[in-house]
Amino acid sequence: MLIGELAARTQVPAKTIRYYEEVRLMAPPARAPNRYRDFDQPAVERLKFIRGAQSLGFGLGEIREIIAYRDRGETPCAHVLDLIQRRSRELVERIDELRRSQKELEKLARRARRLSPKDCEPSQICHLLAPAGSD
Amino acid sequence: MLIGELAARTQVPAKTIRYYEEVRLMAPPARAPNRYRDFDQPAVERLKFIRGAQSLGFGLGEIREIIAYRDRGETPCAHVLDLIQRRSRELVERIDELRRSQKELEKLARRARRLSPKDCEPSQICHLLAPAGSD
DNA sequence: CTTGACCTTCCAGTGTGGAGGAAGGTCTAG
DNA sequence: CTAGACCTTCCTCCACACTGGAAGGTCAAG
Repeated sequence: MLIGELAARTQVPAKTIRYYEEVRLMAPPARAPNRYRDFDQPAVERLKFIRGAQSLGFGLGEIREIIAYRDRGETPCAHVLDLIQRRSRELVERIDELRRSQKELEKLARRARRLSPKDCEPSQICHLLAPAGSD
Repeated sequence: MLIGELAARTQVPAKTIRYYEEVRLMAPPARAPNRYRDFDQPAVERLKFIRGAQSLGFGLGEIREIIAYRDRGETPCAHVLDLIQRRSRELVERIDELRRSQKELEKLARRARRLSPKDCEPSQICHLLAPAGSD
């Protein structure tokens, strides 16, 4: 199938598919006599795999690693499990960080609704974002 | 004070301070006769303000907006409150997204520990990351 | 007078994941 | 035969927030 059809089937832009090939995420496909790329069904699966892994937060580099295992004929499972667990732990930390920021923002918003602009002190840029005191 | 001292006081690299000036986050400071930058106390506050706002997830563009209000002599409070609330909502969404990803990863990890590499099907790149079925 | 620690400007590159566009080849329909 | 819808390669650029390095000026100590 041509790149446009693959793009339509997977919802991945043709430009992006060529890019994945360039960065060795997708194997170079067969070429028709007119040099058009001619993709097969596994290409569809691989592309879906890439987007799926991406949506789980894996970067293209990690995805390439996983695929490389498979391409060497090894089962990537142990490696993938490791990646999964690492990313899971990273996510937990990141979520915690964001939750703290979000709480801080809510605190600021409450403070902002209580105070009026008249309380602005010229010495500060904005009291709302001044180093937070107790609230 | 020289840029190095400002850097030491605020823990912001001198290079970054020059960068902030270049992108109009920091006002161009006075210059000594030798053309060295000569910062005053408000520069310290502004720099701390920038880093503080940054740690709350504001981008440099948003921070510049806030500062611009102040520099025009207006109280940025209403605008800032709006930004705070928007970012807070964004964060809630983002956190939810990440939490879903993280749950999905945990599910995959559980599955991985139950299955053995022998279960790998050659037709897939890695069954662990295949489109998830019921678990 | 030299050394070393500062400072200056300017130009270029980092990483991530692509997007945009030019110039040109190919295929199908009418 | 021509239009237009594909496809090809190649090159450049985007946001984001810096960071590195070259080449050179300045200043205080010894």
